[in-house]
Amino acid sequence: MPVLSPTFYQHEDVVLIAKQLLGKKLYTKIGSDPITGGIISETEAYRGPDDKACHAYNYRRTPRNEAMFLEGGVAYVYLCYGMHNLLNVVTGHEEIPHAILIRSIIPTHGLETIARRRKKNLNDPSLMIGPGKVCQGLGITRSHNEMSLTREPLWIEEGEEITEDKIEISTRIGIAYAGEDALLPWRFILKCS
DNA sequence: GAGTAGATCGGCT
DNA sequence: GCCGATCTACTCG
Repeated sequence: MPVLSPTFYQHEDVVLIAKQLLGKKLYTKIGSDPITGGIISETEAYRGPDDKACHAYNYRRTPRNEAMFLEGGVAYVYLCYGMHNLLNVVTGHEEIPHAILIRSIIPTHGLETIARRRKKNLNDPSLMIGPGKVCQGLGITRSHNEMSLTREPLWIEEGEEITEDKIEISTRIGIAYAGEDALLPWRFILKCS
């Protein structure tokens, strides 16, 4: 499958892109390890300036979230709870801090490598369900922050067409502090699989 | 199966 | 100092 072009990420509606990312394929090639990756099956949109759940709410800019202010099509990786790397896809244009959290992946490539990184069995159903697990399984760390998503070691390819009836929509996870914005239906899940 | 504590560190009130 | 876009292991029933 061809790599997703930068124009895909530069659309201004981050919520729409979050939905469209379902079914796309995320891969990593870390060091001498085989390619690891799979199908994106859960995403959450974070809409910078006007979203209280977003690190860049009200254009708040810190060394940590600098990546969100870059042109769409790069990775924003940050440390959460002192121990987990979380991967986001930056969208929109320069200075517009939009990002999409990748919450889960259906693994299709490099299963053995993923299982080894996760210290789990090959057939463990929870191999990459959860944003911290995705990064651990694919070997993504903060060293990948601000990297392009169009080439090694970290990239996203086109996938099968996803129809509306396969998409489940709900509220976002773990952001109760965001008040009313915690109720926004900005979480997208690929059904069944 | 549900509920809880502990790990662990960067960014901010 | 406190708490977070989390995960795991361990308890209790």
